Amino acid sequence: MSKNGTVSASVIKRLPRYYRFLGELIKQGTERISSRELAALMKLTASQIRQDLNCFGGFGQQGYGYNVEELHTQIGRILGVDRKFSTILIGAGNLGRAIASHINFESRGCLLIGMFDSNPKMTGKAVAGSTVRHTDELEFFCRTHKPEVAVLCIPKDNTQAIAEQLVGLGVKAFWNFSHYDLSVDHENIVVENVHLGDSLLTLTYRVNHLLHSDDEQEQKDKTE
Amino acid sequence: MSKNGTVSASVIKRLPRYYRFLGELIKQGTERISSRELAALMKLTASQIRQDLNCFGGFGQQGYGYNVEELHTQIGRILGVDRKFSTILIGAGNLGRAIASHINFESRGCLLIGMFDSNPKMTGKAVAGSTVRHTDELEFFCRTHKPEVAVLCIPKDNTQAIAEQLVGLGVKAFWNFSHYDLSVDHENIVVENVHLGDSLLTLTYRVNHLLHSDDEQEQKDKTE
DNA sequence: ATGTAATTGTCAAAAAATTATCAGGCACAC
DNA sequence: GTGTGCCTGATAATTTTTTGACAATTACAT
Repeated sequence: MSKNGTVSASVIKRLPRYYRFLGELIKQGTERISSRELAALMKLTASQIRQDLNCFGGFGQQGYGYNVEELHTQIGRILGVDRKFSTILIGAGNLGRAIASHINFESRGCLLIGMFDSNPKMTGKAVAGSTVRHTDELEFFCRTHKPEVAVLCIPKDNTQAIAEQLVGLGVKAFWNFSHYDLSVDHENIVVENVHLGDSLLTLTYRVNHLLHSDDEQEQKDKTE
Repeated sequence: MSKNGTVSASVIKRLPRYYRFLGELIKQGTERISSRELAALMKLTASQIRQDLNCFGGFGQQGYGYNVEELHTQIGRILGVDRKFSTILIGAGNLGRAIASHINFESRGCLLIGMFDSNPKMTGKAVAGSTVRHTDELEFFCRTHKPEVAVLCIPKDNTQAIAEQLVGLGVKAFWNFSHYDLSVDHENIVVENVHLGDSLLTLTYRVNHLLHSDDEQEQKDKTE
């Protein structure tokens, strides 16, 4: 369905945002929109939107623009929201539980079918509609349910080992929240490292440099 | 201190990762490292590392490489980890509490001095060393403590209004976790939108397309 | 001391991403 | 139906980012 086998990562990264904005437009009852209007809304250029969408096909119509609902559906298909990848979450600590309850996995093509934690005190607790199992059960569970996606909310020291184990059990993709850059040697394994700390640091950088932005001549000791 | 007033966003985004890897190297007792070695470790090119670092100054030495500890310190200074921006967190739900306890704010130049929630049931609860206050106290608290950074873990409907209020109270930067693209008109306001859902969607996309990767000719109905 | 191997910082080249431009085509008014 | 204005898709131009190349410099062994 794609025009060209390879779509650049930059484009892919923008797709979810398009999808989100289009969803909002539907809620607001907007039927059609031009690339110019959408660009104004999303603070992009119309050119970029048209170019991005044309990586996947011509969804618009000259003199009309894009049908919001159709475009939303198409991007959804491209992203794979209609899929239901079986997903497990490892590490039911603060972060793991928050992710489980805060993220709507289903609307993003994933189905959370199990949560695991090595702490026996967690075992049996109900979180976001499922019950936390002990990691001892992980292997059996995977052999039975064949999850394709794993969310990792575990300390960095265990991450690599657990990931390798899960690859052995057929897991194809990792959404990794541990403070560790996971990289799996095996081919055809997808890894999405989320580094919230890095995100905060870039914020800090920007706040830091905003203050001395235009006048950047050693005006120190004033704020320290 | 910077060689050139403007450093591109691409470079800034990589700085925290350099900082992280250098911190690990220090832990492991590595004293010096060449761009080539660091590149191998981080899966980058040596050229890129040298070019990135040279945006800020020449931290290396020919024939020797970079002193790990010094480089770590320098990048830390550039990022601003020595700063202690007063930070508040709004929304002590699942996600807010997880962020508060999971992220080490101090090591990233921020100091979490208060948490707020509109739900009276949350008020008084202790999270990550501080006590959750009711949002009624927010204004008074801000006038007293002058926080510069706000972490937003609130529903998307309130986000824009709360942000505007906080800007009025002197907040300069937002780390926004609500499912909403916050953008503040005022100049000199920093916004870092974190969209975990978007991150998951790109994972879904990649898993989805990994399966039909090289052979992408309409082999449908097989997996559906 | 001297030579060799290693490594940076810088500049140039290449690649990638973004933006501008425009012909062609469609919607819509009349 | 016809004309006008709008909008897409495609292509070209521009900008940005990444990679490659190399002279200059340093460490280190002998």
